[in-house]
Amino acid sequence: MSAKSELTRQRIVDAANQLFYRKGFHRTSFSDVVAEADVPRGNIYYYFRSKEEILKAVIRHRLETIGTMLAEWSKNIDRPQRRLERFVRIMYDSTPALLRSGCPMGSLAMEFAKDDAEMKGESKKLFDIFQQWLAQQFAEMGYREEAQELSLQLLARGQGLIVVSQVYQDPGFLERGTQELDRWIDELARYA
Amino acid sequence: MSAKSELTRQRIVDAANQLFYRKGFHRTSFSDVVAEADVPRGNIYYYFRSKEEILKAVIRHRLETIGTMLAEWSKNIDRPQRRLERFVRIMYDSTPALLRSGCPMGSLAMEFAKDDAEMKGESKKLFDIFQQWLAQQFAEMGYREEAQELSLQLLARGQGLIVVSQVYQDPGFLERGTQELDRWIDELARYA
DNA sequence: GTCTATAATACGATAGAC
DNA sequence: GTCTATCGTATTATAGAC
Repeated sequence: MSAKSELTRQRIVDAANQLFYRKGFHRTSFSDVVAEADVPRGNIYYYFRSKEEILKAVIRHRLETIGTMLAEWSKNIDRPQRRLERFVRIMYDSTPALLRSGCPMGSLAMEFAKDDAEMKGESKKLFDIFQQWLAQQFAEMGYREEAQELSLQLLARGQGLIVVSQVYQDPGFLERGTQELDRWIDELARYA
Repeated sequence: MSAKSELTRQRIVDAANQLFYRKGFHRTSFSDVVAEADVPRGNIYYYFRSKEEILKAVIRHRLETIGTMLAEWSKNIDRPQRRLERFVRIMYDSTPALLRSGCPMGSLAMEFAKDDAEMKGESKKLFDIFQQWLAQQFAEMGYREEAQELSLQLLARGQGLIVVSQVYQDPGFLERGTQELDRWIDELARYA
């Protein structure tokens, strides 16, 4: 595989990544992807065998990005409470994108949750990587047995905030919700 | 419009209602609908001008059903706290459907939230009817100014529970989540 | 009014020239 | 390896027979 080849492949993945988020997987056509990536029409099949293969590459790409981000947080933020608050803050910081296109992993999961078994498993990986990292933080905080449950609760609260904020196009609700999550984390840290 | 005509129309709406929930709007084709409703192929266009018109009819139908249900709850359940708990219980009672196909209004809203402005407004109506009814209960409980916010919070918590329960196919998480919501409502009732 | 046959289009995917 | 031309299919939608 040549260097140019690798670059083109990356351009396709980047374009698909954006489009799948903004428009959803099913509403994004090959024409959309090749136009955005500036790649000739049928050329995509040299790099990917099918649309689903592109999605798998997009998910791998997102997992790498998220993994790097979480590792960086683990390394540079010393207390688990602050790490959890960092997670909450990324929701607040992403307000415009969340109001426009929803949660990148939540909306993808919803799109495949209905019936597609294989892709349901793929999109679940995005939840898993956050779930495990969050559980790790709660465990370090002292909640050894409850860590998994608390992690799922935090994810659920975040998902709910994003959905309602998006439906009502209300950035204030998202802001107040994340503040409430910080208070919840603070209480958990206090009584650990 | 004849009586038979009206019946056929209703069969189409019922079939589409189920399919849009189970498979999603975009993944449901006319072929699916006419097969389920047992109506001849192109005949649908006598009743509806487009697929979107069918969706609007489906939403109207759901709004009527929900409206009737909420009115019944308002009439037969005397305390606002019990009414809110009734709302929470319908989530728990719907566990199998929610794990399979997600929230009927949440998943529909997500499907259109990405770009379709008109349909986004339509699906928002499903949130509105619950939101207003829930706010009414919180207001009767004594939370006059906070009623709207509490109503949105309850909706958000419910949406989050459903998304995470579905992704992890975990009925236990949904059950514990609804129990926690009951406790939350109970506290609010106590300190009202 | 009811239904069949079919148009028109957009899509994912392929074949084969260079 | 890269790209163009095109296929087959599924979809929404219509035209027109009865």
